[in-house]
Amino acid sequence: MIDGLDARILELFTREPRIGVLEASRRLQVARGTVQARLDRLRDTGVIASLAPTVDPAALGFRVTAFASLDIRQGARASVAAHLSRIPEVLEVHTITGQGDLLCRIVARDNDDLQRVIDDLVGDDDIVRTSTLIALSTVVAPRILPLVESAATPPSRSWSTRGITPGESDRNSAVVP
Amino acid sequence: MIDGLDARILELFTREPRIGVLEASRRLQVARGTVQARLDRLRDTGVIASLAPTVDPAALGFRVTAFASLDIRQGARASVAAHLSRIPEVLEVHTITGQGDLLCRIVARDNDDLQRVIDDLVGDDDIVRTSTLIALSTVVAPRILPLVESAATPPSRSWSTRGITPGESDRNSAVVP
DNA sequence: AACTCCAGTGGACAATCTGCACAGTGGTTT
DNA sequence: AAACCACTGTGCAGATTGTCCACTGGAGTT
Repeated sequence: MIDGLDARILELFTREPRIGVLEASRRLQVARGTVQARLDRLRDTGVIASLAPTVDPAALGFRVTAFASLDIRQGARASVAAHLSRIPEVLEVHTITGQGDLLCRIVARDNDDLQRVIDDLVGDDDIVRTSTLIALSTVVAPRILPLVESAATPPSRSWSTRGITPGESDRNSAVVP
Repeated sequence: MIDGLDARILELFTREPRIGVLEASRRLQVARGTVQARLDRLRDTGVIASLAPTVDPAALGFRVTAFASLDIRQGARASVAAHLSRIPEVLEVHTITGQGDLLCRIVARDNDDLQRVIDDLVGDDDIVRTSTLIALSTVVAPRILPLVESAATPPSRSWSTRGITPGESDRNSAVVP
C-alpha cells in the first residue's frame, strides 16, 4: 500500500505536524509536487484518515480511562449502541468475540465520577452484565509509526519506483526555460 | 478548563482541519488573534495533544483489530513493556485492574496474521497467560467531540468571559489609526 | 471609586506557503 | 516502439501566517 517515501512523509508530519509541504520536501530531498501528490494520495486512500487535532481527555479533566465489557440482550445491539453514543464519556465501542459482547473505552474525571459514568452506562435494560477494567497507567502510548514503517517494507512499489533513496534528487537535468 | 469558544474552535478544526485560523475566525465571528491565542493555549495546556495526521491501520492493510489481556509475572512489567513496544502491531498498552495485568490494542492483516502477532506477543516468558478479544465491528468510532462539549463548562470562565456569544463581535469601536 | 489585569478587537506588515500549471526525464508496461 | 506514469524543477497569483500595535471593556482588587 505504501512505500518508503510515504512512510517518511508520514513520520515527518507525525513528528512535526506544522512543518508544511515545502519544508517537508526540502527535508526529504524530493520535489515539492511529489510530497503534495503523496499527501493527496494518502488522504484519498484513507491512510491519512484525518488531519484533525488530537484532543487529550486528561487535559480536559477526564483523568481516568477505563474499559467496560458489556453483555447485552440478544438483538439489542442497535438500541444499546444508540444508548452508548449518547454518553459523551464513551469514546469508542467495539463488538467483540469472547465472553462480553461489547467493549467500550470510557473516561471519567476521577474514580467517583467513573461510578457515575458506569451508572449511566448500565442505565439501559438491554445491558445484562458489565465488567470494568480501570487503566492504571499507560505502558505504551498510542502510536502508529512503527506500524507505518513495517507496512512500508518493500522498498519499491509499482506506482513509486523512484524517489525512495535520498540523494538522487538532482539527477535529472533542470528544465531550462 | 475550556469554555464554549474553545469547544467551538476544537469542533471546527476537528470537522474541517484544513480550515485555517483566518477562516475559522470568520466562521466563529471572533478576531483572528483570538482564535490564534486560543489555539496556542489549547496546545500549551495539552488539550490539543497533537496536530499529527491520524493514520488508519486498516488502510495500511491491517484490517483486524484485537484486544489482548496479558497476565504477566510479578515484577516483570518493565521488561514486558519493552518487549511489547518492539512489536509494531502493538498500538497501545495499559496497565489495568482486574483479572489481567495488561491490556493491549493490537492490529493484524487478517485472522491468520493475528495468530502470528499473538505468537510474537507471547514470545516473552514473563507473559503467563493471554486472552484475546477480536473486534468484529466498530459500534462507536473513536470520537472526542461529545466529551469536548460536555467539558466546556458554563459559558464563562475566569480567563474567558467574552467572545462566547456570536454577534457581539463588532461592539467595540474600531481603532482609528 | 479608582485602578490594575486580562482577553478580545481591528488593523497592518513582511515573509511564507499553497494550489496549480507546465515541460522534460526516465523507468515500466503494453 | 509507444504509451503511461511518477518525479523534477520552475513560475506565479492569491491567501495565510506570525507578529506587532493601541485601545476597549469586564472583573476583581485595593
